Amino acid sequence: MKAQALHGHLDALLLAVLEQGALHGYAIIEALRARSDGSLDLPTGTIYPALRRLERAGHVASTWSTVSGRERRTYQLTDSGRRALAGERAGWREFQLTVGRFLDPESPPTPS
Amino acid sequence: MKAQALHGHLDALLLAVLEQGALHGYAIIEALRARSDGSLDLPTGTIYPALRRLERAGHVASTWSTVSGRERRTYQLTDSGRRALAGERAGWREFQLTVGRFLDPESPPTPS
DNA sequence: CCTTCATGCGTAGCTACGCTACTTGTCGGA
DNA sequence: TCCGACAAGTAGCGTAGCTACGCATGAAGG
Repeated sequence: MKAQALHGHLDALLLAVLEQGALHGYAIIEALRARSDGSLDLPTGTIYPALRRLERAGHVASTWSTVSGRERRTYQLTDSGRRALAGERAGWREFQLTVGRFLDPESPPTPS
Repeated sequence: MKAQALHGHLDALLLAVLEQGALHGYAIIEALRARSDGSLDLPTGTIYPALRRLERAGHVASTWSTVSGRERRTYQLTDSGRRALAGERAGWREFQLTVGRFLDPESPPTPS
């Protein structure tokens, strides 16, 4: 799908992925791809700046580690991030309902 | 709701509104507000450029008229626009499913 | 040995697009 | 007379995702 349609919802996706456990950037990209059956194949130039943004906002915290000679920056959700995720979920529901009122096929009141 | 979250879906909303009949810009804004119960209160600086964009793309056509001394530019959906709307609807469904897989609460498999 | 690919991080610059703030103009009502 | 609803529009801004890079390590294959 057109990834640019994510606009405004990427942060929520990242928080949702990290909700299930801390991951490093590259693994986050793979997790998004896996959990979306390949629909979301986001480039590093999208993910890394977004993670920095979330860290600046205090929603995630990062720690460096070295795994077999490679540097990894592992991100984990903070309490603030968990609250933000709850808000994003609520926002998503509202967004979904509002846009759906225009784009979803209307359920026929008299099906038979 | 935060209107900037519309990013990428505004065109679809406009096409959906015009699907039910031709309207002029100002009336489109009111239709969006009405059909969304006030959630979508979009400024003219958002709507008018978007309509021009859709017209350049051939998805809508406009005609001027004067109603009680006021100039109106009425937009109507073209065939191309109808096709585009169908595509937007399909895209919306996919987007909804994909993002929902991360943000919607998972239906518990064993409720009891 | 050397090249290639997957892993892993990152930035610079571009572009799309919605928003803010503004202008212009008519009409009706206080 | 002046203000607010109606009606259209633009200029400039900011956000944020994308493209296209660069750098480095380790494993695999010729």
